[in-house]
Amino acid sequence: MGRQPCCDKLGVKKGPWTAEEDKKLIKFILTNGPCCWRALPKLAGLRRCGKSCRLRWTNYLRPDLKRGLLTESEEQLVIDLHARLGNRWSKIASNLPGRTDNEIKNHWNTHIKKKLLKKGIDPVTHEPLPKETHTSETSSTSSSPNERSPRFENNCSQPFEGTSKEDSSVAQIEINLTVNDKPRPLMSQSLCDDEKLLSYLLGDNEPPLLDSISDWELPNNENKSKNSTSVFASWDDCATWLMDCKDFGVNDFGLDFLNEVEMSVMDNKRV
DNA sequence: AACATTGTCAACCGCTTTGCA
DNA sequence: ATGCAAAGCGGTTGACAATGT
Repeated sequence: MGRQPCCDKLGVKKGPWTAEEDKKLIKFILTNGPCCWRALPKLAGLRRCGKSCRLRWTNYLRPDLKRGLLTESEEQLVIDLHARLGNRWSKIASNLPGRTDNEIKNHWNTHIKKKLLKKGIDPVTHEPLPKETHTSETSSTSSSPNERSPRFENNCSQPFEGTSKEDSSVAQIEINLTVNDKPRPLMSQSLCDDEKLLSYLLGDNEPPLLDSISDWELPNNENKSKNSTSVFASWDDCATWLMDCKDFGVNDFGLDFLNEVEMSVMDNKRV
């Protein structure tokens, strides 16, 4: 028996997305919102698996995505969050607005891992590597999640969500941030100063940073009122614009501009 | 210039989690 | 409480680009 495949494999296209497919997906999601992934391909006229559509949207087409390499500060934040959360990329990504779990995972595997190894830090445990293993990646990078150090057994492999709130405290976090009884130098002090983030990590709150664009409710801004008429003549124009946008990165325009467009689009849709 | 090697990242696969009847 | 479907997640793969020889 086994579980049903997520989609009808017959006739389902795989591999890189074409511009035409992107356009269809963008158009559908702008009209209907990101929902019902399983039904979406049929409704949007795509010969793709719903999963594939969701991935394409969340990792590439979403208008709030930043493009390009992670900045120095983002990298530090990733390292710090990874030390606490382990390979929970989606959790890490939720604290970096405009970045996806896939992107962070890729960046970790291709850049950060190597940087840490160069510095003699085990990218899995975030502890100093034994001297003889500094030059060899195999000891640490090949380790599976099950081969984590005791530190991870105690901290990161036990999800924060599973920890009772009574047990969770800032003090506990601070203990976790020590190495060999010495406070580990915080890679991003600002992170620990951020009570909202700490609270979130402890499971008390919603993510403190940018809301998911899926809600399509970004903060108001002054510019928004400037132009309440539709920006695009048609959905095709809108989809084309979004596809152009992804090449630059929406942040090149500033999120304010995005809000204006999105609100206009949504307003237009309601009429 | 041609080939080999290495790096990057989009996309896929399969397992887990979540939500609902 | 249980079973199923859908969504989410993390590991892995493979195509392409960049770099080295």
